[in-house]
Amino acid sequence: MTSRQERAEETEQSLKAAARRVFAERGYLNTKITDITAAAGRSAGSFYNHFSGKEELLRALLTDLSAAGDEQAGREEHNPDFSDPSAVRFHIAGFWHFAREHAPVLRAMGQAALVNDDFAREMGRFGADQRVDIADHLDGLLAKGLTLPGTVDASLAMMFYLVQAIAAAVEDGALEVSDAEAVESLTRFVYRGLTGRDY
Amino acid sequence: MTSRQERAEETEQSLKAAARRVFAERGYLNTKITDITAAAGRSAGSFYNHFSGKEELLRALLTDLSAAGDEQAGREEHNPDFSDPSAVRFHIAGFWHFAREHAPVLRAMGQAALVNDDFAREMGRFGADQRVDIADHLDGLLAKGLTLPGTVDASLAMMFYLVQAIAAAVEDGALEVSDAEAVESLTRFVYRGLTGRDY
DNA sequence: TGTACATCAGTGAACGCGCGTTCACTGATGTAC
DNA sequence: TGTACATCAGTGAACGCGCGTTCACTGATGTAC
Repeated sequence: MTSRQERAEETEQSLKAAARRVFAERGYLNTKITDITAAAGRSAGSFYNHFSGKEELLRALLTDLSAAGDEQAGREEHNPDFSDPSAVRFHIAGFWHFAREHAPVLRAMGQAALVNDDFAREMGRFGADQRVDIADHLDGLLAKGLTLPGTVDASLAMMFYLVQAIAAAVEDGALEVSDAEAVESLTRFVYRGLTGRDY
Repeated sequence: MTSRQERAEETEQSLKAAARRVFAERGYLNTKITDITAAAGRSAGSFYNHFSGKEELLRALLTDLSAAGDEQAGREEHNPDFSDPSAVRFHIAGFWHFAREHAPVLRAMGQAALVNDDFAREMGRFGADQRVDIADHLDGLLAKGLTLPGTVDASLAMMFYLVQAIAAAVEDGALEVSDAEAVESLTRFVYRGLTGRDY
């Protein structure tokens, strides 16, 4: 004997989980509402008891994602001194595993952004937010007299877009490397690139 | 008095030019056949005298692109010694200007790849082809006793995906840098990243 | 505790919108004689 | 060179498919008394 509320909640979670699976398989844009409801074992009509459409469902997934991201970011004290390679590695590993773990939703957001300006803006903000948190780490390098490869903005962008692009390439099979190898290679590349030093 | 052939050819070129413009404005996926025909000043039906659909039109644009790419690649002898920063700069600048110049078609291909496996494969091959041409330049660094940040494959991938991602970011306004500044920053970052040296 | 009614989550067939695609038609170019 | 017919590029209204969305219905949970 389940209450109505429980039943509804269960269906909503089923739909979200099914959406993540189906988005991962065939991509957000190729997914029909009925693909999601079928994967969740519900009827087409039921969907609209929970979401006004595919976009609102994606927004719900993004809210979950932000929560996970905030949790990860505030998890522990980390070393902000990028002249130490292990500090660079720590940040890259964190970002890497986040990207890999949440690849389906991140990919879906990217696809939605192509078709919908709101999502494009939201994605832009998402990336910018991540970068501001790290900007002071690069200021620290300047303070130590090291020369960045470009402005702080450009250097940050290179670091983030690089990791993101490699994660995406691995995710869709265009590049074959283990997670550990990817983190090591990226760390060395980025550390050298940002500092001009080697280790 | 224009011949039929001339008339048809002119219409076909108009459609392709219009497609490039409209793809750049609102993206491949958001573009309707009638958007293209309207921009070209032709009727909807006329489109099908020339292309079986939007995908075939894109294929035609890609053929033009490949021609341009081959032309650029074989244009002149270049310095393959990546221990020389100017050789790295030369390659990055070439790739950068190609990406910027053909951004509409490249972006369209990327969008089509999300929705169509054939395009995804074609894009994968396109990237792989570009990379093999440079692979021996990295072998050259190894031969000089320098250590790459990862395997040749991974190092190549980092270099290419980085430039591509930054070009895309600049293209859609997420990052503001001049072309010259972008090439300089990328060159320094990549040179350092690949060689472990600075200049 | 029992009965009668209200409410709600879920169902799935049907509806209708948007857009790709077709097709009968037009007017101009090409061909045959 | 002229005439009659054939062919073709282009037109745009109409058609129809695919899919999102609705809605009358069902059966189960909640509420009132």
